[in-house]
Amino acid sequence: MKKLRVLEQPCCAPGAPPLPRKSAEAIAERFKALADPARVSIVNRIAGQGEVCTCQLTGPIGLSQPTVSHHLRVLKEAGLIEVARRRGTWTFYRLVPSAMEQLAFAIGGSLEPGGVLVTDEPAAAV
Amino acid sequence: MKKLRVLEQPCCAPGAPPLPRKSAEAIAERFKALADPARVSIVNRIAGQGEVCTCQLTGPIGLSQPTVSHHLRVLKEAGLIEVARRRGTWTFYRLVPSAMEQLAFAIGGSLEPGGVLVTDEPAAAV
DNA sequence: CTGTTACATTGATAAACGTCAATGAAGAAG
DNA sequence: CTTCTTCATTGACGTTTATCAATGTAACAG
Repeated sequence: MKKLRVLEQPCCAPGAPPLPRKSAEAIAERFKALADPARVSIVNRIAGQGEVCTCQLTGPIGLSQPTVSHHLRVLKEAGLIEVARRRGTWTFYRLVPSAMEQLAFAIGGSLEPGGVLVTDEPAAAV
Repeated sequence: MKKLRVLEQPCCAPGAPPLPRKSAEAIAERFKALADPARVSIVNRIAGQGEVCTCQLTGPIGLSQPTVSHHLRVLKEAGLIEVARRRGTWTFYRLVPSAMEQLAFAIGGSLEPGGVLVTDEPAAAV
């Protein structure tokens, strides 16, 4: 069982205790990885297909190969994605689920596979 | 049950359908608002206290008043916070819960007030 | 070996961002 | 009125970021 390194509690939930500077920086670092449309798209494609190689991304996203490679690097260094496997010259990436959970957790949410829809209705009903 | 304007489904959950460019930009815009340690801290303080005025932030966060004001503006324009009330020269801000929910939802999480803690450790007291 | 494919890295350039000093705007108190 | 307080805005500065062309690396195929 791996421990969450960064967050012991949600940063942005009601009643949240003051956040140490270090934690704030760590959280911001993660969010920064998702603060670009290209990277959101990349993560989305990977999420939809499970494993994706670089050449499957340049076309749909409409960016050059070096640029895509750069974004993959950023995402990888943020711990959001990782290399799933290499076959020949292909490099396949996949998501790191626990990293996504950390992000959702940081905002005060949780990963709920059952899929509760988020609405503007009072959440208490859920 | 009102539907989310920006996100009809999580962008980063397994099996997610391809994300339109517009949606990717909208999501990235939201994440960008949290992609700075100062703003993470600000949101955290607001979350912990419910309503906070600008002068309560400059000290703990250690930034000048104009800088804090700038970050508050960014957060406000991203729809993450809003002006709760003005009393005299004070301006009190509060979170916009639905915006937080959207963010958590985008990553594939959901806001669960009951609090299923996402951690591999035995959940510490919230 | 030669050539091709997939990906990573480097270098350069333009845009965006964070920060603060200075200034402006609006209310409260005297 | 004047003065003080709180907050927002402007302007300037240095840093970071996104992007691509060019180049490098590695694994195949022949």
